[in-house]
Amino acid sequence: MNKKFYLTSAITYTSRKPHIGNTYEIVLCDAIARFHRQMGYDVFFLTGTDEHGQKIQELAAAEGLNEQKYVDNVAQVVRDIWDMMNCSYDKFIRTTDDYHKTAVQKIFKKLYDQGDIYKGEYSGLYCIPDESFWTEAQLVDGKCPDCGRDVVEASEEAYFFKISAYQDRLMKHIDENPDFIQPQSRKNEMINTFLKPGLQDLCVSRTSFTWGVPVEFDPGHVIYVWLDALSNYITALGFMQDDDTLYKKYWPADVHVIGKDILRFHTIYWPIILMALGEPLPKQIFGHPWLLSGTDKMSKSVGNVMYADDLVKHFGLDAVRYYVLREMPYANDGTITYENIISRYNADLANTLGNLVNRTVSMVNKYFSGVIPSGEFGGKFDDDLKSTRAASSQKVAEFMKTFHVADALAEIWVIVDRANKYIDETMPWVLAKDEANKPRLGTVMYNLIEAIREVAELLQSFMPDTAVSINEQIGAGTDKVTETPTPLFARIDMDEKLKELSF
RNA sequence: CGCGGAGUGGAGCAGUCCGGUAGCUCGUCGGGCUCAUAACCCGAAGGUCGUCGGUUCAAAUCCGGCCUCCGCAACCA
Repeated sequence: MNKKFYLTSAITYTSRKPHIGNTYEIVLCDAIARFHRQMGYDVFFLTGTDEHGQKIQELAAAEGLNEQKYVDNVAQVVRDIWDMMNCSYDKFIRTTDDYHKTAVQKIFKKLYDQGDIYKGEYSGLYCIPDESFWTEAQLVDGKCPDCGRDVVEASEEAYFFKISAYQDRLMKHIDENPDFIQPQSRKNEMINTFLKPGLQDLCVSRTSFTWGVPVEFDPGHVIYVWLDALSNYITALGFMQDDDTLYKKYWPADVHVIGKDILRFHTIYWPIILMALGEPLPKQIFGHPWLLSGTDKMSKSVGNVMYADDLVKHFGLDAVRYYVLREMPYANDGTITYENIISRYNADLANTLGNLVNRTVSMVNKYFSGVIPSGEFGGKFDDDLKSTRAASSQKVAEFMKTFHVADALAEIWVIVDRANKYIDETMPWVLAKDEANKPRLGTVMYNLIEAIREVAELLQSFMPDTAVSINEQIGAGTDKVTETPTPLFARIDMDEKLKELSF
């Protein structure tokens, strides 16, 4: 029985089409999932969509659609993009799925019955014509930010979750499990911003809109979207349902991969919900940084949004996967610009990797009629190439264990670079001039093919299609390389491409 | 005095926890090679590490002030 690995991405809010920053997260998860499968883990990779809330209701109304129709459309768009990105999720959950809604109602009921959720009054500043509550900070000149009219102190019936009662337990857990929140800087932020000042009970129901999971025993109230959304990680596995085999097998999650903006919900509310339910906590929460468009946050109103499908159309699937995985730092925000994409594409993919495969296959064809020579014997350069391969693949595994995906990918290129250097050191074209050198030339080719084979294997998690292409070119599983090597990545002309992209 | 992150050669980043000749990739310049996608290999130039001050034999690294950028700021997903 293999060790299990349960990994989740955040579920995407179905307000609009996800941009490349949102898409980065799912590609990151996919690389982690694929890597663990390759290492022999029994992986379950969950993703999906978060489809309730006031905003959805408003957006649907604006388009004259009913809410379900609206989220059906967007959920399909999300799923199509995930599929296009070649993401190997095992399940795609939607919070409008019946089983999920029923389970969320049961969770709410259980928490209510045991006294963790109680009925109280929510009071705040209320704009009567807009029927909305606002916080002090949201007000513009003391007036409603929407319509500019006066707000009044008002209160309404609402359900509250006694999260304050769990604060000490949560702090203790964070303290005793130093790796619970990653990266470290985010953990400090959560502790200082929310835990140290003290938690207040959370309002977990709404009456101002209807698009949500109803509180079954109190019509008119819908369940707060975050309680609804967070529960997906367990309802997807059958929690509080007839068949909870998956839940028993996979929970607790090994890691929740989320954006840094929603860490609060995942590191404070979610663990407390689980404590209240008496269920184990996830082992780790990794708040990844953001992908910025140049130096700015991607925003529709600024007009700097990039979408995965456009990028794939221009650069190809694996190039886009490579870019986001390679370019994103572990803790700090990353950058995406067309210039950077083209630069990385040409340097890393076309020149260093693609050309290595191409020149090697060409030489095997030229010097050995395509038949890969067998046998290996060591010389100075050979040994160094071999030890580099071993050391690097070891490091790749270590980096991946801590989700340092960019570092892992960079480590693969250490092998690629070493192989390119090996060609210069051994100078096959010189060896080829004298028939007496044939055995040595054969060894050089053999070692190169082996190095490339290893690179292909290591690339599987990050660039699955490219791994297959490389294996085709070097004739993996046979003793003959392809007769007609084709560049894995054709070089891109920076100026021409930028001109094309500006239209 | 709300909390947190960032400011390192032309570009993007690492190094900062545990002070000790400033490193990587791209770009630029020079050289080599010709198997290969004007690719590959070698070498060089280029930075007072935001700023002011402090601690120290020694600071990008520790401490304090300031400037700039960014995110969060509890009922908005």
